[in-house]
Parts: sequence; C-alpha cells; structure tokens
Amino acid sequence: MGVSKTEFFTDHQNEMANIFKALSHPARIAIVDYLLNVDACICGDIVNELPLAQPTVSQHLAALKNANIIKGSIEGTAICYCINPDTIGKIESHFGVIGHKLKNKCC
Amino acid sequence: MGVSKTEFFTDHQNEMANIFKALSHPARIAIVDYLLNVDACICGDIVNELPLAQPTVSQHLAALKNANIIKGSIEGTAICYCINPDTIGKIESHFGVIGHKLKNKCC
DNA sequence: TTGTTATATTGTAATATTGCAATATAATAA
DNA sequence: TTATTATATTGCAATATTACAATATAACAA
Repeated sequence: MGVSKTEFFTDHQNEMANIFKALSHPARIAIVDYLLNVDACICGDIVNELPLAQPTVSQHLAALKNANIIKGSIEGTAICYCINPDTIGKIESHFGVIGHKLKNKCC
Repeated sequence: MGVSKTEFFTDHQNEMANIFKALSHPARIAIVDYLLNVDACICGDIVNELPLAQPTVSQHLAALKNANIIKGSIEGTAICYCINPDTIGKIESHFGVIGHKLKNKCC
C-alpha cells in the first residue's frame, strides 16, 4: 500500500508523526542545526551549507516549512528562514509528558 | 534516487534522523503512547490495541526496536515490550539544546 | 506427540521519498 | 528594458515505506 491509515489515529498522534517525519532526514536535522547556530535569521545561504543540489535543499526546506518547524519570510531577493519556537515547544511538551510518565514506571 | 546521502552528515545528525524516522508514523506514536499508559511492561496485546493487522504491527514494533525506542524481552509465549529511557533521554537532550539556543535568538 | 497461542518473516502491490537536471518565477541591478 | 541572483516547481528514475495474506517459528499445554 504505502499509505498510512491516518484516519484510525488521533489528531495529536498524526500531528506528532508529521512533525517527526519532517525531522526524519539528516539534511533537515542539519538545516535546523544551522538555523540555530547562525546569529541572525537572515540566512540566504542554506544551499551552500549543505552537500545537496539547490532543488533538493528547496524541497527539504519546504518539508520543514510544511510541518511548521521553520518559518520563511521574503527579504528582498533572499528568503529569511528561522525556527518556529511554537512547534519546538510542542515537541518539548510531548517528551515532557513521556519523561514524566517514565518516572512512574518499573522498567 | 530515494537514497539519503547519509555519508555527508554527522553521526549525530544521522542518529537523530533515524530516531525521528521511527517516530514518523501515527501507529508508532500510538504504540509508544500505549506502552506509557499501561501499568506494567508485560504487554502481549499491542496487536489488539491497533487498527492494523498483526504483521503490520510486528513491522512497526521492529522499527521502534531497531531505533532503540523500545526494548523487547521474551516472557514465555508473549513478548514484553517497554520504552527505552536512554533513547527518550537522547531526544530530550537534543531538544534541550535547541530550546536553550532558541532563548538567545531574536526570532 | 499434536494442538494452541503469540510473534516474526516473506512476498507483493500501492504509494511515498529522495535527488537532481531543467525550467520557471520573482526581486533587484544596470 | 535586459541582466543577474535567489528560490521554487516540474518531471523523472531509483529506492523506501506501508499494509497485509500467507506462512514460518517458537513456547507452552494437553
């Protein structure tokens, strides 16, 4: 099939799965790393930072944007990308719950 | 191509991408949720908890096991699965770093 | 031994992802 | 206007993922 049966899972489960899918490629992890390490958000040189062709990088950026992990705003000829703290917060709170539940377990 | 150029990224980036890939399907999020909500780790009924056929669930469990997110130990006829706190810790620390870096940013 | 139960593996079809060349678009510069 | 520069989109080939029926395995019970 190749199609996930998303309709059988909760909205939250599907949302978290989508966020993790966006982070499931090393290039996209590298993009997030890079955006965090650059001083400002003006960053029109992501393509040069990665060992991938420009269309491929553009695709990865679109995947991250689609999952609300990064935000992009037009800045003249370039586009300014930065991390969306809201989505990072969602992930942190997801693992906050997991961490809390783990503490009360026997394993 | 369909092949990720993993060799161009750091070990940490590849490792995190693999962990997130394991979490990138709602069924696998649901499995983790379920394991956390069950009182004990003896849980031979994961198949009945999911709207998927037994071989499909077995595949998802293997994906989670492969990424070290869950551990399985044979318990007679059944297999006892539970969350691996080490990997959860890795994810938490990954986002701990991200959260810390985000605080010092302008966005 | 034979049956039963729980889980894994194999094979296969449908679909998704990855990567890039070629091309398109969109903003500025000359 | 015509470059130039930065990013996006399209089209396609190679590979990966998802799902499940059929089958295999492995542990215990009778």
